[in-house]
Amino acid sequence: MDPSPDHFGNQPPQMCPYRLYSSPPGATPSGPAFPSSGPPSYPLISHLLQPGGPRNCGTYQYPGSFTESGSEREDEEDEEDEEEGAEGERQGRGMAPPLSQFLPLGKRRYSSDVGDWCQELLRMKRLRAQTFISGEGEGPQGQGPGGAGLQDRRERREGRWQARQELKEKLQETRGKLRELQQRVWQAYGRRQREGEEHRWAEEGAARGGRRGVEDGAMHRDAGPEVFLEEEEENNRDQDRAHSQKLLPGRSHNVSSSNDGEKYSNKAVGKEDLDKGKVWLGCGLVRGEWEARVGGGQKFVQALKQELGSAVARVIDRVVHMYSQSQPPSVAGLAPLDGEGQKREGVSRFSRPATSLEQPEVLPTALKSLPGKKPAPSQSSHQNLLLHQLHPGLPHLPHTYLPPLLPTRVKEPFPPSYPPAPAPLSLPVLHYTMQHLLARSLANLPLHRECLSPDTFLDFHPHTSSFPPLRLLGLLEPPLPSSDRGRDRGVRGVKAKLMFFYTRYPSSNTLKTYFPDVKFNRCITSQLIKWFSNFREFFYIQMERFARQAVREGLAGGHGAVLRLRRDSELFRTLNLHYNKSNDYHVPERFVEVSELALREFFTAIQAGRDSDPCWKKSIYKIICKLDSPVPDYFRMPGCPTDTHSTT
DNA sequence: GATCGCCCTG
DNA sequence: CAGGGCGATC
Repeated sequence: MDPSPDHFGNQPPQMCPYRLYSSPPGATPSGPAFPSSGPPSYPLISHLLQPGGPRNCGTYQYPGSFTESGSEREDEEDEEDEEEGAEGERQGRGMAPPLSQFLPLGKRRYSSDVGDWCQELLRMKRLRAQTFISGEGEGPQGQGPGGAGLQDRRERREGRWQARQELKEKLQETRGKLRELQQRVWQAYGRRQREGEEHRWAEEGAARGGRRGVEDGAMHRDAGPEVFLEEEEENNRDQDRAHSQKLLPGRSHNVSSSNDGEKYSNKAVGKEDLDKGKVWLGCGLVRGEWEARVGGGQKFVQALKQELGSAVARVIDRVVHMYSQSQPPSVAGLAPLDGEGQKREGVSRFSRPATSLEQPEVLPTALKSLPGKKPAPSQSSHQNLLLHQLHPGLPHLPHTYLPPLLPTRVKEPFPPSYPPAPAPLSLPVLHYTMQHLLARSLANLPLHRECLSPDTFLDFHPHTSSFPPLRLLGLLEPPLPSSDRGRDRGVRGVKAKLMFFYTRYPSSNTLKTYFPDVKFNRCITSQLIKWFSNFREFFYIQMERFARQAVREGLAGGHGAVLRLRRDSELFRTLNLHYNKSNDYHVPERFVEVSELALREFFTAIQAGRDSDPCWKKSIYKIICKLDSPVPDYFRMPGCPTDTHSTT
């Protein structure tokens, strides 16, 4: 892997950067990698979301079958078998990519709710097309041989009329369904959003008074993107309206201009609208479009495609852009604390709720925002101090209460002499934001509450925080059949391994905090603890192994030489492969440093012959045990930051 | 006694 | 990665 810029690439001369078992140049790590020159610029993301972008977006798979019975297909794979010959037609029409294209990797199985919705739309479209074809396409065959053309024409006309009636009925039925679903959505989320927000702030106020740490962090978990999105939506609304109008030139024929604003803004559609029987379609589409004659369906799909693609892409671009801008232009000449101050400022923008800004309360340190239990202020400082006392050669670690939120170069204690290359945007952040944005986009679509039924292993209790629940995407997926529990466990295993980057010795309470959707019982708890025990085991085994190798090869023998662990070293690759198999997580610098420390401890112990003592590792364990750092808040979100495609 | 962590084994 | 044994700690 080694996607990141090498943080030890610019060592001060007194450092001896041993490249422990470095990979040969050009060796490519497994998994995807960022170009070392910098992160992918955000257009790379948006183009994936643009309608014509990725290859797969060009083909559209009808989410539903087109039999008159209206039977619905849930299985996407079956869809490929059917509809033969329709491929060219789809492409010719420039059909929208399936919504699943917009989901993060591993979230491709979008909900039956969304599927139902699309199915309805497309079924109606298909019906219209069929009606049209049956009317226009019979042509000469329809002419009876006996010259009974008049009679035939009349029959055909009646047939068409019947088809139209049928179509109308279905349309009405669909419209009713749609309205009902919208009402459900409104009832389920619309109200709760406000209540939830109020509740959250109330709780937070209480938490500020009496509690700190874990609970406090939990309150904050959604605040950042939430704050951003509210602003973003406000800012974008006007643009979006204009954009929608451009995209839908025919709209003005169908809607009264006085209602435009209301209709184009999903947020502006209130319950009153629903109650009045107005049909509210997300993506700015309105009743007139829906009822358009042949071609209206295409317009609809086109509009849906373009609106979804461009809106999501725009928002994501902005997110990425904001993150890239939030990085201080230079850290040169700044003491670690200053640098941290900047970082804190940048981070707080995303991690603190809006109320933090309103409260004049001056945060004495970053510690008020510390999410975890471990990083009690003094303790966190103590950890760094300890690290330094043990190994003065190690850079001074700033508090990493939200370590990957900003590129690790901010934490780089030795500012590079050249303008540092931008570090990769932390994938979890992107993942989080993507999920959040997409969840919000999908919130515009009708949902079945029934779909949110909890699995026996997943204990669903709606977030009090934001609208919609961040776990929405996960829940949109049908509950895992029992045969998939293993996969589910694998996903949790991935998340647990990523947590290991931050905490090697999590308490059971910590685990409970970071696996909120797990029903903990003794068995589950001990299993999770066992996992971390295994993780540690692997960690220490590798440390010992490489330390012994270093001793054998006489590395780090010189005076003042410091054994360093580089990100392109074999040891790092081994660790990364184990804990971050899919390589889509930026290994936090802190973990590298702790690993380095462990390596040195093993190295010096072995070198000094202390390994003859059967208990020689215990002192090392004690040291490492004290170096746990807080796990970022986004680990509290079910399904995040794991990718379901990366299973163990 | 319960819990946890390490070690060993498969 | 899981199971079991064993010791340490509370």
